[in-house]
Amino acid sequence: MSDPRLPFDPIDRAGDLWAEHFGDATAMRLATSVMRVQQLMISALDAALKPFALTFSRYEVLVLLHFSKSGSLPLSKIGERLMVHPTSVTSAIDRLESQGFVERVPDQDDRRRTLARLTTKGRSTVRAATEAVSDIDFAITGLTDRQQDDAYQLLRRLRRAAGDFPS
Amino acid sequence: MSDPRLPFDPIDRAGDLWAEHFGDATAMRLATSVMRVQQLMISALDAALKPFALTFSRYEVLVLLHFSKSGSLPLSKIGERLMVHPTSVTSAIDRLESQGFVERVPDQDDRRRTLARLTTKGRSTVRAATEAVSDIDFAITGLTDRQQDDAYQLLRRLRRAAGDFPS
DNA sequence: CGAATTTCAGCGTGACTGAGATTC
DNA sequence: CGAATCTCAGTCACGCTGAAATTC
Repeated sequence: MSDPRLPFDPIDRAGDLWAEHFGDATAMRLATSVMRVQQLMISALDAALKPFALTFSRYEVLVLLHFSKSGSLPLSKIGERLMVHPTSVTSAIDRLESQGFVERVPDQDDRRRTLARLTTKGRSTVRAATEAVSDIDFAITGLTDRQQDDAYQLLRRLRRAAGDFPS
Repeated sequence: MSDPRLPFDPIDRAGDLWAEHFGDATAMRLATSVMRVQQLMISALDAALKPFALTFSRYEVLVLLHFSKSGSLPLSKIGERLMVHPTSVTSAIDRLESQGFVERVPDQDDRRRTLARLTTKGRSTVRAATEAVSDIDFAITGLTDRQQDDAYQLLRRLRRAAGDFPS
């Protein structure tokens, strides 16, 4: 692959073909764009986080812990907030623990629970990683603040209609 | 998990916490939303395609072939258009071939190439699958056509700035 | 010769199912 | 008791790297 880029926008092109063969392409164009933008973002974010040996999903866990007063949360709460599967939380914490960024602590109040707690190393790493992520503006380019907020509001409307959160 | 949904929007909440701890959350809110919407879409689309034993990415391959005059394309062209890695195309075609939706045909004009050609079964399947996908409006809900197009244009601006296609 | 095309082996990540142990 | 929480084993999909074979 010397340069895989095409001389045209493949999504525009796909939309035209869709309209020609199947009819209205409005939803198809938006759906395809969301997929593609997500891909671009993840790859930019993962690249920015590579020096810290973090993926974006593990970085999200560290940020969530950093936000909590005590720097610790039950694994179940992490899964809820990040909307990921319980077993995925276990494996993310496994990894972060082996990297020395978090440690597992038994929960005194409810002994079914395990808390993940940010270590000192974890806390300084999440700060440095956040700088790296902020430096690339969260992989968002080409949009004014106003346009970013417009896009956010539109996607939020979509999420609400999809039942992502209560109205 | 009886009902994993929270009584608030986790992205709004994360944005507020981000603003409080790290500063401006505009880009962070948009980036997180894109990730989440992509998740919601993929899971709705995969569910709609399950009766046809297709994932969304394999469905995209069939659609692309359906759009071509001869119903066949070199694997490299498929990778270009769908913006996926060559080895991913190979494995997608492997799978589609074992399902009887496409077959591999040597390219006469350039014998380095292999063509993936839609079978009769593949062609009728892509038509039926497209109906299913259209029935759920490509997993897009809650937005007017105008809003869908607005969102598309905003994301397109972002893609252009990211170098996704030439200006 | 270098470049393009496809395939294969292997690795890392992540999402899931199903089961079990513990505790509320 | 049922329900919640966490863990483990195993499966599957997908994206990538690196290397090989073939052909242009």
